[in-house]
Amino acid sequence: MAVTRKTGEVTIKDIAASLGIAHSTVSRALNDHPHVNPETKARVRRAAQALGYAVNSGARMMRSGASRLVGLIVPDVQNEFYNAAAKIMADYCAGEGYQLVLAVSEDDPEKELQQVQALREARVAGVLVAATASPRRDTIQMLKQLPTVQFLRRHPGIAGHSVRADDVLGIQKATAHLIGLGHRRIGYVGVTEELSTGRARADGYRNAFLEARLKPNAGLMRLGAPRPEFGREALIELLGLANPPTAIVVASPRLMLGVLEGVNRLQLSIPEDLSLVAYSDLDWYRVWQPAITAVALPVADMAATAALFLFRQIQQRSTEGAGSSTPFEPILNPRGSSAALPATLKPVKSARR
Amino acid sequence: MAVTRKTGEVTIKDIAASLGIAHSTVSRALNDHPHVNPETKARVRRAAQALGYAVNSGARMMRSGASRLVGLIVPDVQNEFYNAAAKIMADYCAGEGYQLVLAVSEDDPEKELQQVQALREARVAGVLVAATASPRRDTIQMLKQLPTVQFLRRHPGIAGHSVRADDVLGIQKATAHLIGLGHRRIGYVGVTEELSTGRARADGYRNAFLEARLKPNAGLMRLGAPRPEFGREALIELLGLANPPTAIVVASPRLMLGVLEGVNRLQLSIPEDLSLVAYSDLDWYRVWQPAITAVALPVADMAATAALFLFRQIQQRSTEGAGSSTPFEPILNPRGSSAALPATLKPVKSARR
DNA sequence: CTGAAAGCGCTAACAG
DNA sequence: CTGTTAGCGCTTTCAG
Repeated sequence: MAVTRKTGEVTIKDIAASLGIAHSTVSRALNDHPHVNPETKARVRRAAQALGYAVNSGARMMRSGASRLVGLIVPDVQNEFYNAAAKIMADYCAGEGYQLVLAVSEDDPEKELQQVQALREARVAGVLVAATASPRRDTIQMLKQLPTVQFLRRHPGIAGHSVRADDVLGIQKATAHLIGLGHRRIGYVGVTEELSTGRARADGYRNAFLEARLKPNAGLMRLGAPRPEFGREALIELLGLANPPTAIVVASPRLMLGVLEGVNRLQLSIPEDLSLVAYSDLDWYRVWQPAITAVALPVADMAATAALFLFRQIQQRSTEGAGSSTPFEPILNPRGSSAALPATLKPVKSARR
Repeated sequence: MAVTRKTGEVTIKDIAASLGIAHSTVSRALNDHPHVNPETKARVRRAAQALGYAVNSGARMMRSGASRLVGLIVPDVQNEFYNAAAKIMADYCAGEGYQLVLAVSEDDPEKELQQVQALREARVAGVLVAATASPRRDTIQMLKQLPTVQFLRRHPGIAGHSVRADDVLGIQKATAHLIGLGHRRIGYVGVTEELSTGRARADGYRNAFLEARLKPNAGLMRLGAPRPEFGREALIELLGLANPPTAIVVASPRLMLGVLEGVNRLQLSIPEDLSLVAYSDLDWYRVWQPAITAVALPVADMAATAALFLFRQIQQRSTEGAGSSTPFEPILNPRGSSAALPATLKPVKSARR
């Protein structure tokens, strides 16, 4: 029954024609404009429904400036943190009548630039981004022009609000937990300090030692790309040391996967041979045997907050955020993978905390 | 330096004005139209770059009918299968100059309808969808009007191509593997038969028995929503039977998570007390102890194929696909969680396959 | 309360 | 090879 024009799509003109009224009236009715006869509104709605009408958001956009799209730029959708965040954000957007446009940067600044460019072309209303370590100048420049909220990672060059976890505190908790269990030779496998998260987490590791009046051992730290392979190699390297660590803090889920591969490869038994603490708590950590001690990030809260701030910025049509909010506090969930250091193995003097 | 108009955005007219040429020439130059002086093209490109121009894809869309957007509708981004697929698809889209619009249905037909509606309003060029069990009439109707490729799940009402795994074969392999190891009382924890995948998988389970000239035991099957809670309860129920299974096939990752929770709750030791085979192979199955036997779906191939078919449909401007392609063959990866049934426990006569 | 008309930025005929 | 012109579907004055 639909009146088809060249494009085959139903337009407000079709509705107008079928009702014998002006298309501008249809537009007003559909947008719930106050000065329209309620009865007319109802008739228009019915006709729209019957004809299978859907607004052409492109055309609408041309008038009103921005689309009902929000860009989400993440390094990796497979990372549980990001996909959990994506879920919440998608939900939130749907609630506000927006759609999420997914852009995966793979931590490659070139891809990131292309993605931002594409989002700009799509005239997204705003962007949620966990940026790469060194975004291109142009990337930063473009993001400046858009309502932008950074989450998890924070790049100082990018304006706008940022929502993050207190990574320093989080890793500090993880490390202090191990120190409290008597460990002194504690390894650290984390992501490169080029990333804000990597830097903060490494600081957290060092802080924990300083707070306990101990000296962090830089020789037990391994920093690299957040990929399982690096985690595996780092673990094997650390355990191959003349004086290997008795516990390890693993600062990212992808690294943890590699570390566990290494654990199996070396046939280590956890926590007897080695205590482990993970950063960012995953579903399956609970069912590993022994269950894995982990520091949980409040993903849901963080994602919701990021979305909230973005919509606030969008509504105010401002491109500047209020700076960064109080960082979210990570929570330590002690489980079976971390245990007190057996006295026999204790390698250094036992300074209790 | 950018010439700003009402919207503050640079348009091709600005570029044209700055160069003293017609805006249509700029358009042609930017679109690499053949009949344009190479030198003019270069000048236009330079000017566009200098002014920070980005096409307004909404405006472009109005002329050319569809946007450079592709919708991706999944029930759950947290499911490893879907996020792996999303990654590949996003990649593929970026390669073709498209952006993925993420829509999460949460297996709720209402949400699905809203998402499809939103995608239609955004005039996406096509849709990749893993549909809910009973999509609304309107949902199906709308998808019919769009280039659509279904993946993983297949709903017969939705036209277009479908890319799926051979779920019957996959679960059959999993079950046959256990039968081959001497198990006879084999439990099955799977998703509801309302879903195409659920139906096929349950069939695979039954087929394996029939092929081995054994009788499947419906009393050992538990079907429900793909959520961990259901998996946990199903396991506990099955193990509470007077004559409990000695092995279990778990037909979805989310269910597997719950099953493993149950395993820990009941303090079962795997594979001594119970053999397990999972469906859909996850990274962390390899590092579980013992490593989990799983049937791997070729996600990457499936996702790439789905994207490929969609772009083919988009290019042909057709809304009909070539029907469903040969289903992808799942591969069994035997690992430590499945072992031969100890003779002492063997409950039935040992018919070897 | 409703209609007529303008114009958003772009592409594509049609003329040169 | 380039300019002129029309018009995509919509919102938004400006008149009634």
